[in-house]
Amino acid sequence: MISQTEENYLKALYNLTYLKGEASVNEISKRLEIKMPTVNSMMKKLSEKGLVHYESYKPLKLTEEGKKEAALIIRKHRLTEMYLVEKMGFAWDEVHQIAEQIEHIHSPEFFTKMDQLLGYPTVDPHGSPIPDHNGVMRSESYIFLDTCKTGDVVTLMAVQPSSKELLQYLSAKDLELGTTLTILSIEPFDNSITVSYGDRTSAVLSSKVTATLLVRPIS
Amino acid sequence: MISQTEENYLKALYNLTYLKGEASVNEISKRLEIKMPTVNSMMKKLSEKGLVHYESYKPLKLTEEGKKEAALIIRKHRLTEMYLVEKMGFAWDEVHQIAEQIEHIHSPEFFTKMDQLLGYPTVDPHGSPIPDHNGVMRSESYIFLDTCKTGDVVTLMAVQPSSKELLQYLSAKDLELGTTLTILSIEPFDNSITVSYGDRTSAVLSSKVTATLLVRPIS
DNA sequence: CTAATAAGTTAGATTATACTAACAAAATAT
DNA sequence: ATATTTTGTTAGTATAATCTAACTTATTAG
Repeated sequence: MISQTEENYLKALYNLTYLKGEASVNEISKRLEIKMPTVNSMMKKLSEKGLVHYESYKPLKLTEEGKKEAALIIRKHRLTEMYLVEKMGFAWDEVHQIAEQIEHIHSPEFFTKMDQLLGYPTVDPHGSPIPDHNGVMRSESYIFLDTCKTGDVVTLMAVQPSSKELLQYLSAKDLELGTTLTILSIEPFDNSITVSYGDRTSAVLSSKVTATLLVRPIS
Repeated sequence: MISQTEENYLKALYNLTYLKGEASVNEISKRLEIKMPTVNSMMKKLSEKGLVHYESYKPLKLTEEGKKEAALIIRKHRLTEMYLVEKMGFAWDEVHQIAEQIEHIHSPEFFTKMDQLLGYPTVDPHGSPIPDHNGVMRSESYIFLDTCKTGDVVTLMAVQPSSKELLQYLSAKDLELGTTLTILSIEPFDNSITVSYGDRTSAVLSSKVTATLLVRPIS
């Protein structure tokens, strides 16, 4: 049995690791607003339960089982958000807090019914994919930046595969997850892409970089 | 702040006291399947919070505030049951477990929305009244047995006012809350009522008794 | 009315989840 | 390359909610 508290840690770890495959005690601590020693001991506990790979001083990863459990919680969260908006008439900015609570309800039938009433959606209206009932996240809703066309407007969602060097490179360019990019041009010779975002009116990204950036088209 | 656990104790106490105004540690212990010492210390805690009247070795009662809090939880439970049946297509026997969980969601907007979508119901399809948003239970859905007609079929819901003697009398006749009674005849002379229920094909209840029994008509 | 039974209480232990203080390791900056 | 800062860990404490064992009070049955 996984407690509500444990579920929150799994979800946090899932979301934090989605981009780079691993996360730190410190990151979880900040996200959940829980002190590091508490996070630390919870990670050991989840490790005993086979949900997290934990080794002293090393980055945290979810096990396959942990990933599945986390994805199923996120599935419940996103289905709930969809339901609240589509069937109950809530605005998108009102539903998160409610979904944070309903995601912990234990009732497969309840969420199956929601899914059915919603017509088996695969993405929520923000474009975030809804994992299926086996916890498998369709990643098709995110595409690699090197498959986009001139004029596309996209949001940076994930980096895959990830490396410290790449993350430092992106960080130096002020490219963060969630950044919206406009594709200004694509150089046919080497497939480098010129984009604008934030304060940058023009930045060139090599194909080596664009092949690792997962983005979600806007609109 | 009232914890989910505390809410469950309040609800149990509310339901147990609904008929006779008070309940015992033992009754709560049985209903919640929690040992008596645990119930005892929780009652002290709820007493400190002003929700329960607790005195050693005396019966338990809810304070006005405790009654209101409990009624609001029951409101959330019954609205949820209604919603699950009316709007999501669940059968009545499937909704209790789900409602037991959703009743603890903290979100006035969520339940207000449900209420609105259901058209502000005042009783659930079992005939149980739904307390209003101030925790006031309309008790009109229960009537005294002495106001019924020959041929009525009713369920015994509460006893008001209650006394030890009356409860012993009812107990001796195997008359419990929830018992379904069929009214066979009414004697005009003294208003005594002959009923059948369970294994008893015929039992006579005096008007003194029938004037204290609150019942819910079936159908 | 007393003896037996049931109900209520107290004391102390246990588990889950959080914390602070203190120390250790790793990363960073000069 | 070392000093400083950040991150991670350990140890010990706190609170909520549960339990068992032992004792007390109240109720019930002869």
